Amino acid sequence: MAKKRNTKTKELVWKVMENSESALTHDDITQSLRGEMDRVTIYRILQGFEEEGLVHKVIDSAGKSHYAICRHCTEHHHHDNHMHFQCVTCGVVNCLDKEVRKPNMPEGYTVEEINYLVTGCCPDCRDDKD
Amino acid sequence: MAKKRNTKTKELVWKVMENSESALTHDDITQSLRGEMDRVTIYRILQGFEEEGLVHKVIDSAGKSHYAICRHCTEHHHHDNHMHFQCVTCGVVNCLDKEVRKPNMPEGYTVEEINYLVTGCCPDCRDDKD
DNA sequence: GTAACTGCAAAATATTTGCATCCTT
DNA sequence: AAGGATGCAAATATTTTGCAGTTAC
Repeated sequence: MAKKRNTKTKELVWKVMENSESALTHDDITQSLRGEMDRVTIYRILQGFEEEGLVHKVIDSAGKSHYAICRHCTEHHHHDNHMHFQCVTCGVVNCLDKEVRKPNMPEGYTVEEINYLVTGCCPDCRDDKD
Repeated sequence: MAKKRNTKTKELVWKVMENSESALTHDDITQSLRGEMDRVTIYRILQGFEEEGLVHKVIDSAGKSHYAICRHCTEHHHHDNHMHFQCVTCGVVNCLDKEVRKPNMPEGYTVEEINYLVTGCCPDCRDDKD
């Protein structure tokens, strides 16, 4: 694919992600930008960001994609092998700046990526229960 | 929900899963049982099996669900915290009978489940490349 | 000016729900 | 006989594709 361009719509999507602590779904972003741009465009922008290595895609425990800016990645070290967390109560997904060690695999297997998702209860939701 | 019943359709789905080394998608099962039963029934059976704790659901790197019989689980120890593997070439998903240690979480988080998926190349596909 | 980007419409997929009928218990 | 299970139709949800018009470079 040829060089990508900087557009107003991409800026808007980027800003939404930049202002979020957590990883956002396509739907989260669509709602944040209520009416400001087409759903399809958002699909394409997210896909583009991922191809460029600007964002990570995290699959949650229900199979939905959440996107987050790669804050802890450098250009040389992009592999998405850090832990992610999803709260079973509020559903929020975020990145736990913590790397996963490469596991010892059985004979004959090679490792490319590691997806590590912990589900549980986040501090905010625990507080709500007190 | 009330007690579940044993039916011919459930038997069929179970046998397909029992005869498979890997975790199967809804579509894999539908194709194995080509025409023998309705797609919707298979959705419901898989969902039922999962609720009963008879099968695990593994979400792959594309967000698709793969189901596998819990071979390594006892009744008391069902939590799905063992490693899974998906081959990037053939797409097969299987369970690497190996448990994941509970990670040290930041203050305030509780852990319920761990989903650990390694992607890479399986022995069969590596052989094909030789 | 060229090629990427966008928005709208529509197609393709995937999953769920309603309901009449069937079958296990 | 009662209530869960099934099959069919249809609704809902999600993502992708095609294409004409727009815009960044």
